[in-house]
Amino acid sequence: MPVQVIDGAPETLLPSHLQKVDLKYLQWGCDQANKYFQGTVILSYPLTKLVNGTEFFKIVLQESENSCSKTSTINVLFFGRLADDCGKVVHQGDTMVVAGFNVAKSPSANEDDRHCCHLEVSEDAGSAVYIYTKPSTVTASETASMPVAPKYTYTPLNHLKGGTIVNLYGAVKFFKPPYVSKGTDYCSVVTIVDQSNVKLTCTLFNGNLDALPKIYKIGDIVRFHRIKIREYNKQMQGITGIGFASLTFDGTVGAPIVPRTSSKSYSFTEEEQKTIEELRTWAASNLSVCGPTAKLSGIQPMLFFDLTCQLVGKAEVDGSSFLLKVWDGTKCPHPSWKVLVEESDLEGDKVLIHRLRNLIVDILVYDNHVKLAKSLKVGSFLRIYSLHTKQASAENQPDVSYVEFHLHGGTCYGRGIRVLPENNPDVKELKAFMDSVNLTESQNVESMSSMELDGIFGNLSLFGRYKIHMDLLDQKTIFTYSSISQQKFVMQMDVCHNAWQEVPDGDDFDLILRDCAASAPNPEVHNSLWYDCEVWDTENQGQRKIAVHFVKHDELLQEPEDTLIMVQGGTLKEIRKLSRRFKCIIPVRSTKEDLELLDLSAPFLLQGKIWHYGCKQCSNQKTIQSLSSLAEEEPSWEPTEIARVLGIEPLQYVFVMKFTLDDGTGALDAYLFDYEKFFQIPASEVLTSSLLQEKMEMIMNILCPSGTKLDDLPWLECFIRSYNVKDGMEQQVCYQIFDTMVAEDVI
DNA sequence: GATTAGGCTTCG
Repeated sequence: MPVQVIDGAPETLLPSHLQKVDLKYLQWGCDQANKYFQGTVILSYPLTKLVNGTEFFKIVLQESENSCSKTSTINVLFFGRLADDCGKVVHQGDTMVVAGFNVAKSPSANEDDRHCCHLEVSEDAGSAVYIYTKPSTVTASETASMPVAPKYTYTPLNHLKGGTIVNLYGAVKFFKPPYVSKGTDYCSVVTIVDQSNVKLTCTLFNGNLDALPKIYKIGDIVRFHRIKIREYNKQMQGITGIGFASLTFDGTVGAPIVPRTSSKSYSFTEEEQKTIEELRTWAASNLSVCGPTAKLSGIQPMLFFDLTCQLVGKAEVDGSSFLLKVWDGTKCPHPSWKVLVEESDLEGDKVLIHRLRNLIVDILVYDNHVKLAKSLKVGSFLRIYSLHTKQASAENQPDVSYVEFHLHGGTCYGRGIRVLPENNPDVKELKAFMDSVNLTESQNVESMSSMELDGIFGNLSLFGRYKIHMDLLDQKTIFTYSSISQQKFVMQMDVCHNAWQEVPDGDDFDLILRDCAASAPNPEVHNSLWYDCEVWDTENQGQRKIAVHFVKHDELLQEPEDTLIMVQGGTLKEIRKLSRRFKCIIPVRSTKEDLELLDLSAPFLLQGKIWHYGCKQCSNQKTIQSLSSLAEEEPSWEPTEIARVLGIEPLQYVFVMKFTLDDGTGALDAYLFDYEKFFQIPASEVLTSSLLQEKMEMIMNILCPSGTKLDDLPWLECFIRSYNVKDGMEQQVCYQIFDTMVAEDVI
């Protein structure tokens, strides 16, 4: 029989005249009549027929481990009946001896990295084939008639030799989840270790993500078939080659042994189950498997950690960064940043994102991770490896800190993202937990702290920081400085209603004053215990009289610069003149019994150039007599104190500016509200000071020079936060510039 | 059809 299947050790039953040949001595043209070659079947191709009808079968044999030759694999071609016979009984892992072969140049040596010659085996050449199978429960007849899982030999990691193709088992000590390489494939780097305590780092490539091992955590067990071993930096390295295949198993001791693989057919024997169990047990005590995983609720002390979460939204930020909105059912104990994106750029269920807003964290992923992040499906479960949490605080509020989440570029420490399947035990646990989360509870907590943070911006729901370079784009959309004199961009804020009111025009005040002057002052109220009155007549102005009431302290008049006067019948011009001399002026009119304040459309108090207004809705005005209580004390005539005793809710001057910002990817309107800090220009004084108006004009010209193209505009670095505005039933997101310090770049 | 990466944290 030219083909013998032997159930025993190699080399038994071999004719004694045969001599073993090493691949390194194998040459084309030498006489091989009394030589035999022995190797392990590492690959076999389907039995086929040549064009002339001859049966053809090809296998790859690998020389024994003791071989020192660099190339240790050789193609063996079977022709005719031998091809048929061998093709039916040979399987991977078998040891094969071939004798009486022809040696020919291998046409594929350059491509397959194998020996430069191949062996041709046929009856015509007088060849004999001995196949040594390992002891098996499968009988010989079954072997011949039905497909049987091939036998594989697995090389312990301390027995690896360069230039070989081997099958391996190992526990995962380190891994990089598949990432997009700079070439055409996905790449995954996996370091495994076995009971020999020898490590092997494998670099695995494949154009198909699924073909790479599905490793989810350190400690997982892998089985690699047909991995190439070679030397790199004086160390053994594993690399994918033709026919590479892998299985991955959960490394938890006692967990079900279910292989993760993309292969439709793979061998798996009871013996291999045992191998996995042994490796699991070994790894449990010899491998540090507790990775730095965390829940969002416990992130504080960790700088880098692995997060298992669900993706609820995603958005492109710019070319090198991408936003992932995720949650894991727990609440991050610190305020976390919210990354600013256009709502139209955000992919995901908006209603869900809103509902989960207090549990969602924003993660920015950078560079090489962007491509993969883009491909993620909203709703999928992810494990994000080596996520970086960074504590940050606003420049002007060091006590208000928040957390930023970054997945930096590169793959150091296995940094990356992996989609977990729905049946993954960690995902199942996460889902169950998410289902049990009481959203109402977390929302209440948030709304309380949010109110505190919001202060006067009561509707602010998103708090965070985003640093962005933008151009001031369209001068027209900025409330131009020329409009300062038109009082358009300085508003008054009604604190009790959170509403804006336009500052009344000076002419309105003049009209009110003229109206009051039409009725003569009542002499009955000219003097009282706490003020003295002087009345002046006017020239050529009919009956108009001006009454000035000087408020006394301790029954004495004070210096004019410390004095509060109440004026009746004066014109705007006269009041302005008086306000230069006296500390405070309260415009009044007289009734039959007393003096009283004017309508709140007019300022209730003038202090130098600042006119103080009160809110018509919130104020609960008291009599002018209430002022006497202030006059009794050492009066400093603070506007807030005056407003308080008169029952007036004061309005506050605020700059409201709309900036159109552009960062090259798009434009955004952001508002700036400011009281005093806008380049040290007080909102309350700018209306009445031409000096401050000039200063404002200059600043605006620097920020946004007129007639300049977008490219030439200066960059502005600023913090922006979003807040919700409710207009009836409609919710709108607006953006606000805050905590921003503008400095000129020195290049 | 070769190349990719070849472990060892942070620009944002």
